[in-house]
Amino acid sequence: MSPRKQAQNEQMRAEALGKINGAALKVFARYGYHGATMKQIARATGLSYGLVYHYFPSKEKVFCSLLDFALEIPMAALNAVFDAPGTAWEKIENLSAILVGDSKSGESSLYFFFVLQAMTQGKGIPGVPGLIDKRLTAYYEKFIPFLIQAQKSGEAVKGDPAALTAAYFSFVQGLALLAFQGKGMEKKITPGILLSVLRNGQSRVKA
Amino acid sequence: MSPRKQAQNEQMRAEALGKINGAALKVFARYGYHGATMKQIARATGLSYGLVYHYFPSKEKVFCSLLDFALEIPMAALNAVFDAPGTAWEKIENLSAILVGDSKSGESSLYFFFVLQAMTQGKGIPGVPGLIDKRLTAYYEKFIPFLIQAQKSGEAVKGDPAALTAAYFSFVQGLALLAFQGKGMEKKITPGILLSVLRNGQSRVKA
DNA sequence: GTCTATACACTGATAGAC
DNA sequence: GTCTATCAGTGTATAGAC
Repeated sequence: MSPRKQAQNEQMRAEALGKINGAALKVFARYGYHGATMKQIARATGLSYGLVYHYFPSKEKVFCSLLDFALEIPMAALNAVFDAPGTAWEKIENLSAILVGDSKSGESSLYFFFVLQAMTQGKGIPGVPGLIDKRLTAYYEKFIPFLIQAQKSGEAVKGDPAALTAAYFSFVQGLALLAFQGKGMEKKITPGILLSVLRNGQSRVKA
Repeated sequence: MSPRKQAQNEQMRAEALGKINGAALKVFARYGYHGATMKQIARATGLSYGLVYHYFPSKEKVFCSLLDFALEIPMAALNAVFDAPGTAWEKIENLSAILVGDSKSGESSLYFFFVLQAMTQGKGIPGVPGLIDKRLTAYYEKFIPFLIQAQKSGEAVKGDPAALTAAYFSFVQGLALLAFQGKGMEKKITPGILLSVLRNGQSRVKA
């Protein structure tokens, strides 16, 4: 095999994988794991049915591979925000802006909703609960220390940090659901609404 | 047909319907519409497979009938709370306590989660989106006037009432999802956390 | 009303030609 | 790598005995 051909093959492979993942995202997000069919996914790629199975051994693998990628997105946001300079509360403000924005906009919102599908239906699919648990725990562990810091500075509300964190991320998922309803209501949701769950109402507020 | 027999039949009918709905709730909530099978539901009732089809013409009807009932529960809470005496804000406080409680406790939380399944997967199921839209609109219409009133009294935060209402109910659904994760995190969620979305942080707070 | 057995369609996955 | 054709298994719904 010449290097030329190898490079070509790799590119084709990458293209095909990209198409499949993109199609799977749309179909799984809309119909859920059991509601989606490999036929639908194949049709959405434009490629043939059998070719999908050339790249993925099973429907389950397509789903889990995509889920792994989708769960990475909020983690990337968490890392980006919390590793940047600023106070703990400012970081939480920035995160809220990103999460609310992502839950509304085109592709990110699809990923968010796909994760929601995985969480609601995933208990019957091998590998899915484990993936979700692992990632969710990672979100929490990254988030909580900064929340505690913001509580100490008086900007975040008092209360069990773990409970507040769980509520915060649950809210984000609720907003993803709202966005998927497609009534346009999500456009009016501001980061401030999400932040209100954590904000200390008794403190002085900026003008 | 003697009245005696008729009464007996009606009771049997009611019993069977109750069993089917109860079983369907558990199975649909756990596996979603497409993930659940009529075989599972039949087994969970203890009745035979064919008998389920004696009472319901299709899987879709079982689902929609149950969904209609499930969507009634929050509406009943809304009516109970808002038709009772008290200020608008007190009513919203009471509602929050009920919703948070229901999202945690046994059977109500199953219904909440079943509705979540219907919302995530329902777009492919005839009749489901219509049912959900109708009810959700009813929730909003009942809720918004009281929120506006609470905004005027200064207890609720300023902002688009429709957006705040959408956020509020989205949060409730997020909490239902949290409860279904079964990590026990939901036990630490208080009505106050839900209320914080609507509470005016700039106003004086009770001691 | 209640059950078992079956028809029919569809889906996930594979085989094998090109 | 790409495709079509096919298999085996499963799911909804129905038929018909009791």
